[in-house]
Amino acid sequence: MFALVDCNNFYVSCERAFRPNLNTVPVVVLSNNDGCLISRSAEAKALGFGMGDAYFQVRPELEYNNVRVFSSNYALYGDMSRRVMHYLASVAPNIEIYSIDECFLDLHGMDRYLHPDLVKYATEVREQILRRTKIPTCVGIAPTKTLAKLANRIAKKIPKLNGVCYLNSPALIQRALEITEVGDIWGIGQQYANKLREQGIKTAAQLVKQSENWARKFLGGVVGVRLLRELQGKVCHQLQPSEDGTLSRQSITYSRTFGTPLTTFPDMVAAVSAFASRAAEKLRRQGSAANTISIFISKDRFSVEPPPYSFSTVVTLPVASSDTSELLRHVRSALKRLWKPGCVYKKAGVVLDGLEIAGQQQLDLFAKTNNGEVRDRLMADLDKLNEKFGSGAVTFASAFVKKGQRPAWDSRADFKSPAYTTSWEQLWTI
DNA sequence: TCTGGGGTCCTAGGACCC
DNA sequence: TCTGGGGTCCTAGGACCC
Repeated sequence: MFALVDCNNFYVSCERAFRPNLNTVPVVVLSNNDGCLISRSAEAKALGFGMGDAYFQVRPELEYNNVRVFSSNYALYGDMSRRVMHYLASVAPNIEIYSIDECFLDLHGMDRYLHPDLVKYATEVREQILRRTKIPTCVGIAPTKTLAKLANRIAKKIPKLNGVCYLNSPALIQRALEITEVGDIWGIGQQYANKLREQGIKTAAQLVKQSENWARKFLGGVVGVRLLRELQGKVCHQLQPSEDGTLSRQSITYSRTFGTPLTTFPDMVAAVSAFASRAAEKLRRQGSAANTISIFISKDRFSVEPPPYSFSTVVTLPVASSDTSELLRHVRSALKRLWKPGCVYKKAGVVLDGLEIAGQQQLDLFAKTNNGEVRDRLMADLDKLNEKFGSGAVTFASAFVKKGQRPAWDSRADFKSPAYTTSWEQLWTI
């Protein structure tokens, strides 16, 4: 058995955790750069505001309905997420942190020994999370991850279930499949949903009756076959335990839309250098080194100009590295290749790929000097200083921004809540 | 007229997820 | 004026090798 614990409207719930007066009013949280709506309270959903709506388009209606608006505050959400996950790690033998607000629990054998009544167990878990973090959740329990996802949706939808849906019999699973539309199945997106509906397949119950060859043909090969089997209750996706409560990534991206579009080369170098520095910090935090660094810069993707809007280049490093100065060298030369004078750029980013465990790289026999240790110490000190005095306290010259000044490329964030839980200066006071 | 075949590695792109 | 960001997995096809 798997359980999926999913936080309800997570970002909104994080904002509400510190402002109980928001509990009964409509609330939304915006994406980076205050671009679109990415989290909505039940009241905001009821008013018709959709996931991904452009803020500037729905702003009049938001104001008219007195909806409370927040810029996203990832320091807060990340910290709240850690608290939830930390608690979950204490109530199940293995957990998989699937995203910032979702976690799979391994309940294998649990119903036979520790918790014969899994609904009771899940209810207690929900109550504890709410009590400890003020975050409401729903729990879906089923024989496979895909069915646990489906159960979770049902727990959210049907109020009388009190936030817990346990699919513990073939009859219940069948019923669940019947009331689930294909587009709501985990792994069926817009493209496949349209294709399925064209073939007259509207519900999960209809989908589950198809053959594996059919799934192979119409749902992306082996991916589709697995999806079908999981719906039939056959486990294809094992739990991938998250050791020590953190996620180790195979690639690391840092990209941003600029608050103000950039038109000069030095501004672009400063922006992308800052992004690369942040990406390198993330890289070192998870103890990895990168084999390739990609740099991209983008024009306005909504303009009437024909594509392409985005231009990128990939640099393969001679030896995997996590050294900011090494990465920054490549940033400058890559940007020289990509930059076209006279263009207006709205976004840029850096992707670190081909990650491996730092310190395991093959020695570069042809390196002129072996100053790797000195470099490692420098990076460790840099990270410590930035942790102590705030991100960006110590930077490389190319990414330098004068204290107190907002860089030209900074994202917009006009409605940001304080870092209640991660900054002494911004502690919530009563 | 026929003009190997099978393997590996890499990359770009498509589909999905939250 | 304004329309996010960060991931995963899989497949097809090209380059290269023997």
